[in-house]
Amino acid sequence: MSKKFIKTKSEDLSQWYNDLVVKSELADYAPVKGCMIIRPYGYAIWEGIQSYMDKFIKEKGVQNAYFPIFIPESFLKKEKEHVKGFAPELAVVTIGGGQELTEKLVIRPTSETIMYEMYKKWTQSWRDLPVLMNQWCNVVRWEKRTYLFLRTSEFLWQEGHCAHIDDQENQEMVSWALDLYKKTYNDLLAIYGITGVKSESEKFAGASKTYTIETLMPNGKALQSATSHNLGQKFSKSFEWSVQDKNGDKLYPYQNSWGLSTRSIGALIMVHGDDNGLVFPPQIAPTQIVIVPIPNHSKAVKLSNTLFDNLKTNYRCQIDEVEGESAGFKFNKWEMKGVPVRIEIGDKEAEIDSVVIVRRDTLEKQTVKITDLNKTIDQLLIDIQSNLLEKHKKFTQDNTFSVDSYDEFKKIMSTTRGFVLSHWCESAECEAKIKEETKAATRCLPTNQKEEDGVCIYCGKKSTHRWLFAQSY
RNA sequence: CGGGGAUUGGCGCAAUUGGCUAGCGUGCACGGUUUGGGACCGUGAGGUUGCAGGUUCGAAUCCUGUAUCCCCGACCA
Repeated sequence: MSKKFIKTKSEDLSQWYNDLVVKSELADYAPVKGCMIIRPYGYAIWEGIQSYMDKFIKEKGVQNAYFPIFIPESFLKKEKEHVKGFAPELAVVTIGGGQELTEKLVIRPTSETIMYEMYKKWTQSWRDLPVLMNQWCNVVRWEKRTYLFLRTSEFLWQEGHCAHIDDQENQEMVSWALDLYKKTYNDLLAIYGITGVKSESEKFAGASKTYTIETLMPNGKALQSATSHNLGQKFSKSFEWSVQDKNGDKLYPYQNSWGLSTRSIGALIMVHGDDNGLVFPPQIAPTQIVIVPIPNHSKAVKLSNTLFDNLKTNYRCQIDEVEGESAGFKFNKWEMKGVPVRIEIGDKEAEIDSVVIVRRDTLEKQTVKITDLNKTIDQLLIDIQSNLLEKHKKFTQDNTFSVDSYDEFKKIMSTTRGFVLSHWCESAECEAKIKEETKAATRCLPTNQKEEDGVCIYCGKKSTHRWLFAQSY
């Protein structure tokens, strides 16, 4: 670990981010282009996200399963828009066991096609619906420009794939997944986001509707943070997948798919981190509390171990007894690692049955009696969690602008950036022109965005809603 | 994929016009003194200069190819 960072967060966000990810040991570059290694500290974050979400997924009756990483090329071609959307970023296996394959195998960029082929085999009757399945896996998308966590050639995610008897039930599932994502971002990661529906040109290849949660990064760019797709009957019809309904007629199942990836870890780092390093919300922090006994303070060491035994039963707690590091060095180390609460104990404190507690988000210190320790920590963890969410919510709101003039729109996108709410006539032409001229595109039509008469910011035609625009990652 | 920059002990960098045994900081190991916001002294280990060719008496330095990373675009979720 070298001293401080080369660049501060405000000076150069990209440099700061890359530096921090590597130095804090969350991840490292792999010897393969565009790929990364998620190191134990980073993987612990992913495991936290998994266990949080998996509980809700199972409660909903969705079961985990696993499908192959290889997809026969012909499967992908069955849904026209789907293959068109993914073709440019596929990795394809052409040789197996030294022999040219008769049919090329695509390394999954997403698993709709291979899963639905199997669903087709497993269902004959309306009684076999719904099919509720999810898988935690890796996918590969050959991105031209990659970025640690936020866009890598290979990434980890969960993909839920369900099929229903009618559109109402289907849409209910789509909304449920979007809610799950919102909850995960808000409650677990302390990140505020805007949910809504994607425009026609921005939706998932093969979906009839795509719902998204968009979060705002410190540089004013939006990050598409998770998506939930209503696939309608597009895939079931393309795959000729039907079951018999109650009347014995053909019923093409209504389908949905939804995913959240390791990209969320990138958002976590960017949103909360500061010039001293990572800042993790207590709910997701792999270590919530670190105890640092001041080296060579004998009473402090004893007390520290007593407290550690007590705290580790209720919290993810760690004690730092590494020899040869000064107290100051340890303080800086744990700040960089983003541990929410640090307990410093020297003989001075031990003598009066107290400890010093430092919260990572504000770096405030307080001296606390040991008898009040548990109570104080409970409250502190809650406070840090909500403070981080509030801070990001405020940042997002402070950088969301209602804009009615295209000049102002352009000005914002060329300076501070951020979220812009503007009227749009919903024509693909205007959307494309706006993107070309400002680099900003529609992110979504926010949920519950009120109907409001207005005119398209580009062409002046009638518009009924303000859409959310932003430049994106 | 287009434009620009980079690649030298683990990490960050230096090495004049092509010229001596490729240096420095940090980290690492060992010993000692330290330890309340990134301690200090001493000793030591660690390099076929990204890779493959070429030019030359001589290449980290010049040429060709190639790989990877970063930045800006196009693409994309």
